[in-house]
Amino acid sequence: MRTIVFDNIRDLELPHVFECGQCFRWVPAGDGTGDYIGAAGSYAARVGITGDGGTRSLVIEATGGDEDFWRSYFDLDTDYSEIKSTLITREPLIAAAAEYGSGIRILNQDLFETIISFIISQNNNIPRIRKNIESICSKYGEYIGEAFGREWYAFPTPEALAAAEVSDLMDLRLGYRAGYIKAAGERFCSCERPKCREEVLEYLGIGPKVANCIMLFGLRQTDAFPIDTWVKHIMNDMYGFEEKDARGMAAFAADRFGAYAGYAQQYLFYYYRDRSKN
DNA sequence: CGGCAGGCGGTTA
DNA sequence: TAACCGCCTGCC
Repeated sequence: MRTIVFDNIRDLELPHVFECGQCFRWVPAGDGTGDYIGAAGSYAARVGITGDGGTRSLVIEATGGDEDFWRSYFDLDTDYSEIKSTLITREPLIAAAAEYGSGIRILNQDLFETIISFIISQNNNIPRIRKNIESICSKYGEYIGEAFGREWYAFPTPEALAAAEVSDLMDLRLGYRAGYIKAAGERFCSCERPKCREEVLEYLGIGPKVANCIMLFGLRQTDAFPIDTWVKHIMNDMYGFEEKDARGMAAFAADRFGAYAGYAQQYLFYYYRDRSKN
């Protein structure tokens, strides 16, 4: 176990980061501290924010991963103030959303973990996605150890999922995605890592929406603009697009948000979905 | 019970 | 190439 501290933290709020829909393995520590516990790849961690306004620090207690790993994971070298001000200048209607989710950061997640997680996410809901991912981790992931009051498993390797039996995956309640998951493990083992959207789309069970999530969360292509049912509602609500007009929405995002479209999507998604909960 | 949840693959016209 | 349908599952 190690403790890593990053000082002078700005534009980072843990609930925004972990509940904007980009990741599925982090949950509130549940002890009133505001900390979160979770896993990234092969490491489990507890993370918290200390200090106030001017001197906030990100404190990470982790089973592994060096300072560079966690700096990259939390995207600490990116200037989100600049991103938000640029987006608001180019599209004033996004200001409320960028303010509401002002502490969102796009995590630098492992590519294979992102592929599997977003294959699971299709036609699915978040509680079940989380449950499915924990299931495959505890069955196919390497045991990490006990920490923060529970046991942890690494995200499964491509080899482990390639070797899985589809019937066993079905037993984990993965439904029709079971075959996609095994096939993705096989493909990731036997081919070069996918580098572009076209190559990501070659995976069975990955269509336009999931591919854009993988581009954004797994390959750091910040111009990717995933259009899910929520974004369709948002784009209809804000700009009057027909909900089936995903092409029009994508063109609008590319034109208006450009290289920052992925950030815009996260602000909008978090703002609308969170508000609709009440 | 039908509808839906951060879609996709396959078929049809 | 657009429109439609079925799909594992769990929850409402």
